[in-house]
Formats: sequence, C-alpha cells, structure tokens
Amino acid sequence: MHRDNWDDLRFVLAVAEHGSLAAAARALGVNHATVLRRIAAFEQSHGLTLFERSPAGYRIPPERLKVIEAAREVAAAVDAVSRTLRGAGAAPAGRVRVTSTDSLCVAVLPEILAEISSEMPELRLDLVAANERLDLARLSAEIAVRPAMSLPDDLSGEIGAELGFAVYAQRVQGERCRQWLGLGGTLARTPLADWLAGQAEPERIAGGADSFVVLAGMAAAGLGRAVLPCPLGESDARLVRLAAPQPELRVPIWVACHAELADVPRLATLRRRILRGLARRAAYLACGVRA
Amino acid sequence: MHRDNWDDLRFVLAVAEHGSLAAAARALGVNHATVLRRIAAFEQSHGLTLFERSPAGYRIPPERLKVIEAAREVAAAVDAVSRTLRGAGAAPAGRVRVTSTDSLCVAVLPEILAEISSEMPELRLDLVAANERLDLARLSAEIAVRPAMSLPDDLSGEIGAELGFAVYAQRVQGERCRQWLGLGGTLARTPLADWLAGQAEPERIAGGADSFVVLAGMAAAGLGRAVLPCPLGESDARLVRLAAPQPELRVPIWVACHAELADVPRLATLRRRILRGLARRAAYLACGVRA
DNA sequence: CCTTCCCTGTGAAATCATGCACAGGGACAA
DNA sequence: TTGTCCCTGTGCATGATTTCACAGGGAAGG
Repeated sequence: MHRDNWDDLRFVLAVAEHGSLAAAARALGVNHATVLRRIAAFEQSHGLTLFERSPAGYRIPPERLKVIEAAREVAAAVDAVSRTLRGAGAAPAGRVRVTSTDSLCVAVLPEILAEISSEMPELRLDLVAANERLDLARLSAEIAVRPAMSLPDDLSGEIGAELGFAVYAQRVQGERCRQWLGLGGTLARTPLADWLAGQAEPERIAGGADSFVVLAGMAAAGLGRAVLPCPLGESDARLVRLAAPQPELRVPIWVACHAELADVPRLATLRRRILRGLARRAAYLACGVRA
Repeated sequence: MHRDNWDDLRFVLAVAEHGSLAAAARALGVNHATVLRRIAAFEQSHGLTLFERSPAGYRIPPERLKVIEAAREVAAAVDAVSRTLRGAGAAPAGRVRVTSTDSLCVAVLPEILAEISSEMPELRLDLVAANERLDLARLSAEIAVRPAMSLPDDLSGEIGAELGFAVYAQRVQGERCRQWLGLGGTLARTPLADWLAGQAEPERIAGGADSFVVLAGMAAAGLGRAVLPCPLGESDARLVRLAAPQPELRVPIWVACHAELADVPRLATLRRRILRGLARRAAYLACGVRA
C-alpha cells in the first residue's frame, strides 16, 4: 500500500494547478501518459480518488482542497531546501539568532537581550519566534530557548528556570466571565491541553488560538479566561490572575544549541548570559512574582 | 541541471539521519546502490556535494545542516498531506477559525471578535496566527484577515481598512535611543524592509525579529527603535511614537475566504462583522488614533 | 452536419532505475 | 599478521517507467 513516493505529490500539485493531465504534462515537460499513471498510482496507494475526471480535464472537489493545500506546503518546503542549498553561506559574524516560543519572545527575552545588548553592543541579536515545528526549524537560529520536558538528542543545553502557568481573565469582568478559551494548533497536543480539558466543559469554550500571546490578547478583550504562562499573564495590565499557578504544570526552560555548535565561544558566552538572565527571573517565570 | 525530483529528498534525509548509505538503504527497504545513485543525482542536479564521504559512512558537514533541516520540513509537510488525506473530515459546525498576522491577532482582532462573540455566543471563534506561508496555509482557517496589496486568485474578499506603520521606541529612552531593530524572516522581503534600509545604516541595527509583536517587545525593552503597525505600537504603554505614520507605507487589510466557501451564510455573516469592526477602527489602524 | 481542437485513456517499444553480485578498503580484534 | 565486518563504489541483467503513437469522445464554430 505505501509505495510512498514524494515525487508523486509534484504531479498531483501540477494537475491540481493546471486543471488537466495534458496541461500539467506540458508544464512538467513530460508525457501526459506519465502524469496519468503517477496520479493513478498516488490515488491507488492512498486508496481514494483525489480528482474528478471529466472529458474537460481533472478537477479537485472542494472537500479535497485541503490535500492540495498540504501539497503546496510541501512545495514551499522543497523551495526552502533549494534556497538553503543556493545561499549555503554561513551566518554573518557578529549576528546571533535566538529562537523561542512567542510567549517568551514577547514577555521575557526582550528584557534579557536588552541587558546583554548593552554589555555586548557590537552584537546583533535577532529573535525568531516559532511555536510549531520547533524541533525542525531549529536551525534557523543558533540558540534555542525552549520550554520542554526534555531536549532532542542533537541539541546540547541546560535548564535556566521553570515556566509556570495560571488562569487569567480580563480585569474588569474578572471572575464573572465563565467562558473559557481553548488551545489550538500545536498547543492542543500538550499536557496543558489535557489539564484544560478537565477544567472547562467543551460547550463553555468561546474561542481559542494557537499561540499564548494571542490567547492573552483574547482574554484581555473579554472573550474568556485562558491558561497562560505566568510571565505573559503578569505582563499585561488588562489581565488578572484567577488562581495560583498550578505546580503540576511547570515546565523546564532549556537554553540550547546544536551539539555541533556548542563550542563556539561567542555562542557559549551568550548561552551563559541568557541562562543567568532566566535564573535571575526564576520566581517571575514560575509564579509571576517580580523579584 | 534541474531534474528536480522531490523523492530524492527522502533519500537525502534518510542518509543524513542514519549516517551511511547502507543504514539508510536498510531503513528505506531498498538496495544501497539505489541510495548511492539517488544521492549522487541530487548532488549533481544541484551542483554541489552535500555529504562528506568516508569509509565509515556519509556525514553532513555542519554548514550543510540547514539543508537537512529544510528537508525535515518537507517530511513534515508530506506527513501533513497524509494526515489530511486520512482524516478528510470537515471542520466542526459552530466553530470558525480566523487567521491573520500575529500583529492583528494581538492588537485588533481580539476586540473585534469579543464584540462578535457577545452577539453570537453560540459560535466558537479560533484565531490562528500565521505570518509565513500565509497564502499556503490558508486552509487551516475559514476566514483570513490579511494586510496585503492584493489578494491571491483563489481567495475572495474585501478591504476593511488600511494599516499604517510608524517608528516606535521605549518611552523612557525615547529619542536618545539611536539603535534600530531590523526585520527578519518573511518580513525582510516586504516594502517596509526596503524603507527601513533607507533609514537605518546596517551598523546601527542592534537586533531584529521575524514578528512585529516580538519587535514591539524588543523596542519596549530598550533594544532599539522599530517600525511597527500603528495599532500594535499604540497598544503598548511602554512605547512612544517617534514620528507620524508614513503614508506611503499604508497597506490595505483584506477580509477574505476561499472562493469556494464565499457563499456559506455563517461565514458571510462573520466576514461582514469583521469588516465592520475594522472599518469602525479605521483611524486607529491607519494612524493609531482612537476614535 | 462536419471539422477541428483539446481532452482522457491504452498498447507496444525504448529508456531508465533498480537489485544483485562482487571488488576494494578501512577498522578492529584475535 | 590474519580474519571478520561494515562500509563505499561498479558492471550487468532485469524489471518498472516513460515515451510514443493512436483510439475515442465531448465542445465549439462554421
């Protein structure tokens, strides 16, 4: 069944975009019979019919559009490989990119980087916010600051502090607001989401988002109460905390870089300083209490 | 040169992950000679050597790691196709996902959605923040709110307001801060980035980020001055605007959905309400002035 | 009505990729 | 040193893919 050939997707996409076997074949520079057979192979190996055949050409029914969108993602990713391959240049000296979740990029890291920047003014510090595919995209940065229970094998790093979570809501509505905000996207597959499922009945969920920063904005606008990382909830004056942080939800914050890059002196210095910055804010990160 | 076979990436990835032709071949269930030739074909078609050959196996030099990471992205995207193909289910009723840039997801849309939610309490409104690949990932949401000069063909929508940009910096440092913050990632390929390049000499750039929300946080922490969407800059009390919004940088904000979904009544209603919400805040969006 | 054009679909020949078997070489242990 | 093991790399037979050429059918236009 799974003959699993990524190249078939290229043909699927071409047919979807050109509307017919023949047009796709012209665009791809191959014979139309080839396209016919590759599409047939793809459909058979996945056990479904993707296209509507008609004498006028191949059409994708609307309910199959998502597959095409997903295939477009693949195309974009392949393009990215090409671009990476082309501009295989090393990162410019004097410039370090730090990646983290958007919460930390907004709530804590700017402060820490500002301290570091004043001590090392020659350095250019870029922040790369990436919630999803963190483990995959990690090479778009030299240093990663990641809340996680453990670190992937090829990363080398240390724990700087722990991140705590609590429930927040709009200050003026406060306790009266009985609606909840749910976790979407990649956040939906975290222990936090399980915990939340135990707190809020599904019919009480008025909305959701795939990012804590957005959730904080929604909670502040009065859409409902949300579980947020403490430093994020505390940093927004429009929000009020409804309960103490849940100790069972604490997550270590790792400061890491690729094992291969662990010895670069500049990166090692920066890692140490970020670690120190996190450690100095440990209480704030875990409980939202400013030292 | 461009023989362009996506399937070769599968072999590249397998060799990178297993460390040798032979191990990759075992994992893929093919002969090692096949792997050898596919790798060779890939390298030749891209005109470079990706792996370091040694008697002990194939190794990727650290500077080539990015290519592998990009290939992993492709793998993830292919997985997504499979998952989409498997669970070809429709979105649950009574739940609408709205996607936009992180700036608007944080600064304006929560307010608008809160108004809508109070009028249509049975609806669950999810916000999906997506800066990059917006045009590709658009099917992860039903409605898109997008600042852009024009709309892709397969989207149908209207302009709700215009988004203005201005330079902001930390209130306490204010004008004294002579450092700038640059635009990274996808933001680096926008007209805004060109404009910024005309304002700030490269050596004055102390940092950067791929998201305006993160840039706002960095500017507020005193890392430098940043160009920000007006509603985002105005919503942060720690920031002060250094100059009037640049009229030439204004961008229309589209409220759109897939052409195929344009007629769904529930979505049409929601689109209208979002449009109204944007129009009512036109001055705030364009100049940062609260009506 | 017929003609033309563009589409899908199919069978046979040619091309290309794959698997197999084997050569060569480094690493490691006896 | 010798033997073993695992690795890369290469010729050749085989089998799968692709191309080519052609059949059939709907749509548009005279």
